[in-house]
Amino acid sequence: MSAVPTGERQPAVPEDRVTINDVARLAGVSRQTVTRAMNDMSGISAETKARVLRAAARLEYRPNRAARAMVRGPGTTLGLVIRSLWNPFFAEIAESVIDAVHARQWNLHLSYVGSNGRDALSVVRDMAPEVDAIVGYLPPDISRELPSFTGPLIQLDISGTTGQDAGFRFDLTHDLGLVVQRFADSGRRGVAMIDGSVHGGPSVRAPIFTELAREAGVLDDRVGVTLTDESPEGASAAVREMLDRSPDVDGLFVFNDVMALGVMHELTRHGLTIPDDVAVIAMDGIRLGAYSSPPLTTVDLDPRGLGHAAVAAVGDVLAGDAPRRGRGAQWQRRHALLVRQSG
Amino acid sequence: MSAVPTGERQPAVPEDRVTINDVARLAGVSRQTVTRAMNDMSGISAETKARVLRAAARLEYRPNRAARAMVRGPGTTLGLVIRSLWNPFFAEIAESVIDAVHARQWNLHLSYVGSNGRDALSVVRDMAPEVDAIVGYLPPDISRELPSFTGPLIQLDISGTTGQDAGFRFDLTHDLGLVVQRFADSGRRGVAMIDGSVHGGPSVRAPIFTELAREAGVLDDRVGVTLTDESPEGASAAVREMLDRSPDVDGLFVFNDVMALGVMHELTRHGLTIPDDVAVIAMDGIRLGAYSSPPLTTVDLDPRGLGHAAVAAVGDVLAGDAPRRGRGAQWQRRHALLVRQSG
DNA sequence: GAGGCGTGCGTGAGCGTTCACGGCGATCTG
DNA sequence: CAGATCGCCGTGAACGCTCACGCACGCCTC
Repeated sequence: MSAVPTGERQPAVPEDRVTINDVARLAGVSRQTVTRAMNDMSGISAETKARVLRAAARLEYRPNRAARAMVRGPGTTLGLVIRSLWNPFFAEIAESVIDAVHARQWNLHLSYVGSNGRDALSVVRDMAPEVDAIVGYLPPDISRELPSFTGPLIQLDISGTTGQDAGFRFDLTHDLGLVVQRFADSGRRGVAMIDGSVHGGPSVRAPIFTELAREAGVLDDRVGVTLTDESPEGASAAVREMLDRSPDVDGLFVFNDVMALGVMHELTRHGLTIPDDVAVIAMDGIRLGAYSSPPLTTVDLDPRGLGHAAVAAVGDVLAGDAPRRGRGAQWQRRHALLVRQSG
Repeated sequence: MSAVPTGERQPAVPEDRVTINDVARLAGVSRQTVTRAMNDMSGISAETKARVLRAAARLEYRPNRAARAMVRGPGTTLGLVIRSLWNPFFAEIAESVIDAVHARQWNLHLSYVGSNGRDALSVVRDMAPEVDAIVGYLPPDISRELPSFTGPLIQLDISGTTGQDAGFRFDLTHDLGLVVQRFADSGRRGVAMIDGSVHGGPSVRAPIFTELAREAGVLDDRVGVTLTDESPEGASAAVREMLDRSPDVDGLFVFNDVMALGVMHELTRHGLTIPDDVAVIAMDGIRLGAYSSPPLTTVDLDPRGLGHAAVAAVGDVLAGDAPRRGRGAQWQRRHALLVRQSG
């Protein structure tokens, strides 16, 4: 018995694929001449080139990318894994990663973990054999689940974990300090938080925020943190539930911008005005936040900068200029508060 | 002199790449045994497998994707070109395309045309040699500029063009009829349009809308159509300009949802209430439209359905079940009005 | 008119991997 | 105990393309 793969395999190789030899034969030239014609190389006459291109078109010839990549060198492919694309925060990160990757002549594989019911591990497992490096929002220490993947793996947010993952660590004490300060400055005394569930559990932002808010004397201790889905729908529901429990909340810190949209929607529906009755501050800095009503006050996480930085980090690791794991591969970022009208 | 390429080339092939033979030598086995270990195949003992995997890890061996693809068959790669990702409409399309492509075990190349200053033609030119099919928002008859690309090319919106491009044609007379009807039913008499500039010029939606609106007697002829950037910023500016010219507009049809966000922002800033003073209706059906204030009335273009349909169409063409160009490769779509509070 | 040069084209080799097949001991079977 | 079977492993070939050469021919130069 011959060795067989355990899992099923690709649809096998098609019979009818047309190769460079077919084109050469039809055009009455050699392989090399076809190559010259297809790749705009010198050393070929105009007539011959035209004849070859005509033959190629007639056969619907498409050069085999794998064969070409093999001899030319494989290039670099980056894998990006984010949570949903419909959330503009991740979409903006994706945009900047696309830009940065294109500038380096790399390829990109994009996937997302979200409403499609796929979990991060299975997405990354599928992606790993196809890419040279991975960037994304992934569970801590995921590289332990991927022993066969030896390329660089960079987390877009490792705040809160103490592991050895490479990635970006947000200075939450600084960032959330700004938020708390803002609530205090505008005289709020009953601030609560709507948290978004990340890998099934609460976020790291919640305990840090509540501690800072309590210290500053602005926290509504009766309400505290409400945990819900990372979506406007979830946020709306959380607000309804919260308003039932405690009608006198006067400030809300929301996990992210799209959730804040759901929050403001729900507050308005209940006849509350923002920010007079309830101030709303969120985190992300999406472009559309400037056009909500009222415009959203938020921590500007600078998604475009984050994407660029991540690609640059991958480049450094690949070039051997940065360590692959551990403290030396963790970069801290601190952000500014984008003050608009909502809080 | 030997033939040389005209343009510059990839960074050439690196010297230090580690191949399957290096692993085999270190583990003291043959190529084939390394293959068996790496691909979880049968016909290998547990000890040997472990030894091989250890050797592979030590050398940081990564199988060459090109070589593998060459013998296994190349698979299918789809290219998707959209205008911006930060606009949730396109992002939602991208999500559904990712899902559909993943379900078929295809690969995806995603690129966008937008604020990065790249035009559609150059993006597609870069992409064409790397993919087997292209889906996107592209200028009419773009395939004429790509003689070397012989794969299927499917436009996500060919409304208005009369060419031979394959793609989806929106039944704008139907869809915009719904919008006009809605304005008429709510007693509007001074409706104008904020149009988004697509490939440098006005959209196809503008003339059809104005004609229908005029016929229904709801059009504000003094204002008509204001053309601007496809962005909330552009839309805000357009509203300012329009309000100067004619203060008694009572209904606004906006090119798309994100522009409508800018429009509503600006109207609110001018002290106008929506929909009492001005009704706003847009087109797209993004998820976040339900959470603006007021929630947005819009034509539901069903971005997820569109993405799935496009991938299915590519599959049909590739399988030979659908024509590649011409009338038979054009599919019509008509949509429903999603009535919320803004109009 | 012998040598040099440039243009246009073809031939062998090799990229790294997997597939088909074959070999060789050890175990099982009648 | 001869023959069949099974587990484990290795060897040639091939995938389609590009690169480095080399060859033939026409033209120019001295």
